[in-house]
Amino acid sequence: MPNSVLPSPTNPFIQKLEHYARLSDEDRGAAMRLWNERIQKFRAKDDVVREGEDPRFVRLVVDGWACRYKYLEDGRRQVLGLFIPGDICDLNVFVLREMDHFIGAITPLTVAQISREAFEDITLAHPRLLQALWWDSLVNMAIQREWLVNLGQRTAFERIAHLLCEIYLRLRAAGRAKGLSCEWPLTQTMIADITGLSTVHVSRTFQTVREEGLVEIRNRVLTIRDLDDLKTAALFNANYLHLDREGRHLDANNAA
Amino acid sequence: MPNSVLPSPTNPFIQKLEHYARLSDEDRGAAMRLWNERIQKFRAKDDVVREGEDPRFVRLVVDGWACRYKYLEDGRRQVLGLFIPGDICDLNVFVLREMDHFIGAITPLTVAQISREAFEDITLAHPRLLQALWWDSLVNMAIQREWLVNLGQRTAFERIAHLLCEIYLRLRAAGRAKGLSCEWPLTQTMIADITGLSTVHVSRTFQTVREEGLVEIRNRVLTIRDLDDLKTAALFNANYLHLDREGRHLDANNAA
DNA sequence: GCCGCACCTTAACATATGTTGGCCCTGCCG
DNA sequence: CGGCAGGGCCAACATATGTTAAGGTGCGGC
Repeated sequence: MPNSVLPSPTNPFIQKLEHYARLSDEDRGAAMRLWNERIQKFRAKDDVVREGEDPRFVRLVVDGWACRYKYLEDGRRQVLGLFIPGDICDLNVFVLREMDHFIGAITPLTVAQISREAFEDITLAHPRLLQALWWDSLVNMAIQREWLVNLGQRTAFERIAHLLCEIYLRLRAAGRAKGLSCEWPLTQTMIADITGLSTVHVSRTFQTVREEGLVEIRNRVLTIRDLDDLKTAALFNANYLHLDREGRHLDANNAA
Repeated sequence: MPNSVLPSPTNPFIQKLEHYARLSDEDRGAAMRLWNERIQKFRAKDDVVREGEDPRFVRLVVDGWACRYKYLEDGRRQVLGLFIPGDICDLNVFVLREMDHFIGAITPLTVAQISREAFEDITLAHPRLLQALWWDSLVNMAIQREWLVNLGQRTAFERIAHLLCEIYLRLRAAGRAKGLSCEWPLTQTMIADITGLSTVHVSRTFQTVREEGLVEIRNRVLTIRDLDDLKTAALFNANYLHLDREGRHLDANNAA
């Protein structure tokens, strides 16, 4: 994977949380302690957690992409959510006794595996950090809701445009975009499982997205031509990402 | 609405939570304090909270049905979730500054409006209750995920069968089913907005669900012929409802 | 007692998306 | 070096679902 467009030695976890709350140096230190908890590595396509397992840890994506997914009995698969670096999987999972879905690595993946105790120790001492984590958790729920709108109401074209837009903005919020470009490791099969379309139709539709000059993909790197055009095509409204702590509105257009 | 199949003077909120944790009498008392917080009433189709508003309260559905929903700019509407009596809307909403969707009444609706302070006072003193509320919150997220599978992978027929199945089981868990029957206030327009189908297709498909003898609807009351048949038709797997506190498995078939 | 509206149904037709099967590339592995 | 697997593309065809438009029913309000 070409690293040229993956800039910023800055930490995506902290970078993202700063959108949600003003963190003190202490808060950042606490966040780094979470970040550095027991590290696990996975190969692409390996499962991080499997359906039926007892979820004993909170996990934080340090590097690489992962996803939640679920099968129907007859093999149909639906991807339920994406995790990019800095994303955290379910603050409170340990309350439940059993996973009802899988979490799998999309690319080679590094995660921090945080025990309930460590998580509580760290966050109890840093309410501001905890609040940011809650905010993040609520944003993830909002993203899931937006995906419902995607599947229920948007056309294939809009779904794909919307996905491109969302991923770009999420990566950018984590400091992992460069101008209007970002990494793009998703195969069309993946996109199909995310958008509920067949791979053939994803291929067709993705082509017209490119032909309309909205985006370009080269070497697993996505480049957006004009963010506003893409948003319009996707009927994209960024409010659900809640990237606007305390009324400080991000200017979605000063990307470059 | 005919009350003949709405039995049980028991409290749906507590009844549901008992699936998640063993509550003491004190816990139940605390739950009742939530239940009796400032009561609000709405007419069918009124909005409880609107997009853009600052969410200052946790709300608990005391009676009637409500839903979360969202519009696309051009008017397409997607229902994101249903609330039935005993359901609570987002434990932590107040962390965010702005609603990104609507909550609206489907039927005449009674909700308890709980301030952040009241909520924290009550739950801090009753960790067992709080844990049950967390469980419930995670179940709601799981339901949302299952809806994603619905929209992404299931056919129209399966979607509708799945919805019937889920609603029945949720109502039953709240003590609001009688045998294989439960209230059914949803219009086909609603079902269309839930399932991402057109009303015409809902009409067609719902008919074949009935013609296959899976369910019957009369006077806004749903009756399931054979729950296992319905589950099979829907590719329904109840694990996502997590109604199995401590390994005590509900027998899904002893409904009557 | 009738009007009107919300809800459901039907039919004919339009179209977005799925399916099958084949081909071509590239990178990896033996 | 050759072959194989994963990924993407393409064309022909099949079908699930959407659209439009119309008519029916039942219920609440005047």
